[in-house]
Amino acid sequence: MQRTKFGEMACSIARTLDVIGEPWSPLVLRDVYVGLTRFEQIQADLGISRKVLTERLNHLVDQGILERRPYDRRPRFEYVLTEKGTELVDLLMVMVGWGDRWLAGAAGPPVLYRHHACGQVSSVDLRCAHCGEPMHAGDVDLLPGPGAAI
Amino acid sequence: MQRTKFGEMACSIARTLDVIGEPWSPLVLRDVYVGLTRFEQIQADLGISRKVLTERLNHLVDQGILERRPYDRRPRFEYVLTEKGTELVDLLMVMVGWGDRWLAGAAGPPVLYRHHACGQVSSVDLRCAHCGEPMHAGDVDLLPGPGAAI
DNA sequence: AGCTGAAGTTCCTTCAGGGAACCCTGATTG
DNA sequence: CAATCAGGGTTCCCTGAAGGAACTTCAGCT
Repeated sequence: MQRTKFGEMACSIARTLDVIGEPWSPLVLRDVYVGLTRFEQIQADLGISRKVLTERLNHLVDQGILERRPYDRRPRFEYVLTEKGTELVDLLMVMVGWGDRWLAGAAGPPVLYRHHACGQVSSVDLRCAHCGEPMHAGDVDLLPGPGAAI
Repeated sequence: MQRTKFGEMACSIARTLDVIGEPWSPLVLRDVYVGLTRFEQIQADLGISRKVLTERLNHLVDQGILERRPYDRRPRFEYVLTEKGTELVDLLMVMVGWGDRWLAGAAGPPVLYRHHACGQVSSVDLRCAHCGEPMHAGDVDLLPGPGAAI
């Protein structure tokens, strides 16, 4: 956990970082998304310290990103994405898109995404929710919103 | 910097985290994006330790996200986004979208985005780069890519 | 009764973040 | 021309988080 708490800033980036900004959290989320839903699976896959994994899972559950549910009569639990958490996976898809483009190098991307709707291997593109045209960093003006700091 | 180096994993999420996963880095990027391009401006805006800000700026420059350029005959520098860095701002826009939806609360979003193309206050939506239909976490299958680990 | 495996918990060490003070360089001012 | 100023760091110490290994707990199995 970062020392400075980002969650209190009037900034949706800072608030989002308060939820998944800690080291390992996005990778834990990815593991759950791809079907590694149990403590031992995630720990083995990532090589993360068990102590830190416990902290991250608890935090993600507290934030409503994951749900901890028993899967056995023994005390065994799996973690599943909530709706809030599933929507956060969008963020991972954009990270993948950028990483594939700028960091994958000659070997190419490690994972491909096949889109159900068209059946093609593709990647995400950012579009305006209103008009459907591309919407990137240079395509917008910033305005103060209702929740802006005074 | 996290102890475990993510950059060597065969995962674009981990590699991207190696670039902007450290505490404060996304907020530094946001500041540069909104026009706070100088050391003192960023430090005052975020309240970040000067030591850590120095480390983050150097790292972002090393990674090709920011360019450090003099703006005076005195030793004064400003940081500007490279193309690589500008595309990373897409990630911030998606973070804002999620944070606005799930964390803004009754006060509403602190910042609004007006899209140049349509003039409307809007938000980003993830679409398939191939067919243009919505593309979210549940809309894709994952396949091993050429750069997959063996 | 003893063993096993999942899911943590505890403990110790090391290193990164916070914060304040200090330094360096080239203007600008008296 | 010396003193001051401001931006952009650097240095120092302290605290607290990450790594890692060992230990614990609980239910089922043999």
